[in-house]
Amino acid sequence: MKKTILVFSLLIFALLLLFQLSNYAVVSGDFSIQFIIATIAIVFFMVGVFIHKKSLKTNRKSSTAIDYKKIKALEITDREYEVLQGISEGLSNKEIADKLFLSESTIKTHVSNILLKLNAKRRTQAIQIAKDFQII
Amino acid sequence: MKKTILVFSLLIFALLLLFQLSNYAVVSGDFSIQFIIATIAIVFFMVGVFIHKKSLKTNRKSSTAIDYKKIKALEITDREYEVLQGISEGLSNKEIADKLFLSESTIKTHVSNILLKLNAKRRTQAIQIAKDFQII
DNA sequence: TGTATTTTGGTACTTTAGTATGAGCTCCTA
DNA sequence: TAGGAGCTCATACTAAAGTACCAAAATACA
Repeated sequence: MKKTILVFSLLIFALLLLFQLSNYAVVSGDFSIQFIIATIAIVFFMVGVFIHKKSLKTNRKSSTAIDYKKIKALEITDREYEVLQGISEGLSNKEIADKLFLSESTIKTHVSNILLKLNAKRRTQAIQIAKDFQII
Repeated sequence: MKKTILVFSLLIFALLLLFQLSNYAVVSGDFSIQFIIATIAIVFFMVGVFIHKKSLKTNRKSSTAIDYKKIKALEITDREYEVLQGISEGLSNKEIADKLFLSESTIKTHVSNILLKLNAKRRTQAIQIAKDFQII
């Protein structure tokens, strides 16, 4: 946010500078009016592109970031979340169990709880719901 | 592509128009030079934003667009692809069968073939691989 | 220190997923 | 017109996935 303010301050400053420059230029006749207009057009076109680029970057970050608040809101525990990640990686219960050094029974318990909390019937549906919620 | 050419043509035309307008304005003294500069700055700033938005849309499409060539390369048929979409939506074989007005047996056959072609052990893994390949 | 939550794991069971194999059908093409 | 590709469906089977219920540790927390 601070950067945005800085950028806009600089923009206004640049505009004011242009005013002065244009006054001088027109009076003295050093530059043609067309040249000034073209310069302004190009510069502000580039500024527009730049600003938009920046704003999109911020948005894109928030669109792919994991919504940890949502995870809490769904009452998904740390262990359950680890299991959910395993599911989304396409692992079987046995593979998740080996990865986390747990028994398959434990994973099954966790999976059942995850399905309840995500209101899913299957693990594949859980993947979809979790992606919609942006928690994976 | 045709649209891009059109937009740029219009831009050049607008610029030429501005040249004429500015000449007239300065000579006649109807508008202050500052007003003209400010107008140009704002207009071209917006044009910059707009153009960048458009270009990003095209890029974003290609980044999230479905890689149909890849589907062909993997020799995934039309029907199989429909089933794959069902899988990625978190549907069961029975649900996919009902959706496509087919028997569950048929879906199982398709799923087996999809798993072979994607080199996946499970449907959850198929989802991951298909997303990596950007075919869903 | 007692209580709540989380984590772990088991048994027994039902359901779904996936494999293997065979077969009939349509459409296209060499 | 014979063969290939794709689509459909069935049976029979094995392997996972998922449910229900229970219970013992471990951890957190007031």
